[in-house]
Amino acid sequence: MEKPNKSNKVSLAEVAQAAGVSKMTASRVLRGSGGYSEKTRKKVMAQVDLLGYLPNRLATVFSGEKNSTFVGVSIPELGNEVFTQVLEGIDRKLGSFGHQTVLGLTQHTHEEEENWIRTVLSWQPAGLILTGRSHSIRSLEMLRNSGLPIVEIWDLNSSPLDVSVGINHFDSGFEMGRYLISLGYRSLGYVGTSHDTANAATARLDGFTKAVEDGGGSVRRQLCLHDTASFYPGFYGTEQLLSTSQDLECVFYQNDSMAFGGLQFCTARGMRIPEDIGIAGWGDLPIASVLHKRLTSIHVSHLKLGQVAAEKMIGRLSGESVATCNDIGFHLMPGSTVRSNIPV
Amino acid sequence: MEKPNKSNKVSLAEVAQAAGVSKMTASRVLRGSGGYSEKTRKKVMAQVDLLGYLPNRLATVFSGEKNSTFVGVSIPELGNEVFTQVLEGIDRKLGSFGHQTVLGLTQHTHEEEENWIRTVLSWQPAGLILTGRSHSIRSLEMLRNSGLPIVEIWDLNSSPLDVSVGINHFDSGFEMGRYLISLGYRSLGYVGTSHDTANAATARLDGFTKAVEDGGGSVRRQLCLHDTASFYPGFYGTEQLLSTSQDLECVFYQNDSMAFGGLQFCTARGMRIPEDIGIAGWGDLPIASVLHKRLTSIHVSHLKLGQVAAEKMIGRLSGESVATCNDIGFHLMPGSTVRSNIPV
DNA sequence: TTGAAAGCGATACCAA
DNA sequence: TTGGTATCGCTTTCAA
Repeated sequence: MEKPNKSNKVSLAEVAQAAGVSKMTASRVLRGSGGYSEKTRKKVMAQVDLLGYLPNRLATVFSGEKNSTFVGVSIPELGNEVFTQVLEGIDRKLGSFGHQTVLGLTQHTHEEEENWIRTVLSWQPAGLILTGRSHSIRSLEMLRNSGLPIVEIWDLNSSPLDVSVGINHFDSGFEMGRYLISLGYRSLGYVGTSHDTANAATARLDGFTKAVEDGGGSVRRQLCLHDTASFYPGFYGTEQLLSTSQDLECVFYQNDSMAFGGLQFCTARGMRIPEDIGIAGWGDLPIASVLHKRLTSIHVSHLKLGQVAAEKMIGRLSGESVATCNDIGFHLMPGSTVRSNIPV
Repeated sequence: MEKPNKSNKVSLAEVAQAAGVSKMTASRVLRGSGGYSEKTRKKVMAQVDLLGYLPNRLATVFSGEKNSTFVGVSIPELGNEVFTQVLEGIDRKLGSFGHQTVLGLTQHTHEEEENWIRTVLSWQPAGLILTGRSHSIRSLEMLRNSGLPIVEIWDLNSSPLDVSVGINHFDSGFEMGRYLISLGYRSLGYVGTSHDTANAATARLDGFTKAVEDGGGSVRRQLCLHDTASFYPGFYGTEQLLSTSQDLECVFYQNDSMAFGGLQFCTARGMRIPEDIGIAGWGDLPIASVLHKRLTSIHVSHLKLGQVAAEKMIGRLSGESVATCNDIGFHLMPGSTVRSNIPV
């Protein structure tokens, strides 16, 4: 006789007993795997409804040598809108395929990422989506040993652990640098945040600096320590930058939110945009859609990036062959917060 | 003899065998539960490092009749910054107590929430944190039967399923309404988004309307269908509202992001703030920190709300007695986007 | 301090 | 179309 277990949860065995069939038959009905009569199906389903049975998927995964439907998703922070958009794209897409997101906020540190990876792996996830291409030695070891599908997103990686989805951040910074140089700017500034790990923003800055220096200009950097890349750091980062460098002609920001903060600072100080100073952002974030002047920026579809990352994960899980390197692309939005031609 | 299992994962049995002890001894060492010699501990740990053993927590939970360290967290959407702040507060706090967030984006619908609840419950979570106090009948049934700690957040619920953390949204809207009435405004507008479920924004609007009507004024509403409460809906919602009602003196928005969108629209049309029209937001979001004029708004600490929600969950899990109803509070930020006194 | 055996809830496999 | 039995990795219980 099947006995109720210690917890108050209804088990498959109880459903089966109540329906007068074996566990196996009940299991087959619940999975719709066939091999049972319509009469049996009805008996079982009636008891499922009656007892309010909810399957214990832990047991399923455990029994089957399979992995779960969880996908671990690591994101640096939620205060930076680019990442919330990516996450939304990932979770919606994963959800539509019956997968669940287990979130990990790494705060841009290898240490947090490593701890999170260790924990999430212990739950036998189906796969992992990680923001960034840089991981600690021990993380890499765990990831390789896991044998799981790993999608690294954000900064395109030509030789990823498994699959990479993103854009080339260096190139996007380079393109912005070249564009500003082409407009005659030579004395440039950069405002961003500063983190422990080499990240995509750093790659953008490197690309930007390269293009500017190639064009005979220079970049003065202002990195705000340990802050989220949002409006206020853009505001006070600009204040700090301009207090030490009065002669800057144009400032490039880590993202549009920071650029907006900078724009507000400059406006508050009575500077005209772009006559007195140029402003360029990155990401083409929602705020750009309501500004009076079109913000000069780099357009990236963050939501799509997340969706593609999730699709590649699903592809890997279904055993399809998946491209190693998936470039989402970007393009420059000229805008009107920088001057439109070389001054005479 | 312990044999390697079919998967490539290293099991506790293999570690034990390699160390020349029993599974139980290895298990005790790994849990640090005592009852073993230092020599044994070293032998076991040496093999753990050597083999790269990662515990299978599924098996732990499964064996122990316990629940996992997962906490299911449902949030309507990530496009609305108030929710990303709440989520960040929750995840950081949960993480610091060794719990993991399983994310659910419900898109403000009962149906999505119900499906997500069903799935997440099948993973034997430790508890659930749900945004909103309104759930489908079947959701309520599942939640009650689960016997799990449930923290309902956002809209304070005097008789929650289990624990409620949030603020009284009706009151916050009411306070804003009364404030604007006190400044002499009578012809008011509201711009927000529209969703299937009765939600907190609706409660704010109700409170606002009540206060305004009590004060002899009226509210003209503009609800944008199925849009995220961000900048652009604020912009075009204002356009729509003003196209049908030219005589409005002041507009209250669902949140600060939408208010900023509205502010941009009005400015673009050459209207002066607050001389020609007043603007009031809600939430005191990061963007308010960089605006030239202080935005009239309702301050709520969303991050703290999330942290408190997570703390209450931890409290429930540790068996502490937890207050049923936890009011985070709010306060009105006067700002300068509405006029400062009654016109003569 | 250590170990052997039972059992958690589901599924795979084989037998009826 | 059904059902019995072994099994997954770990912990609990009881014995040595």
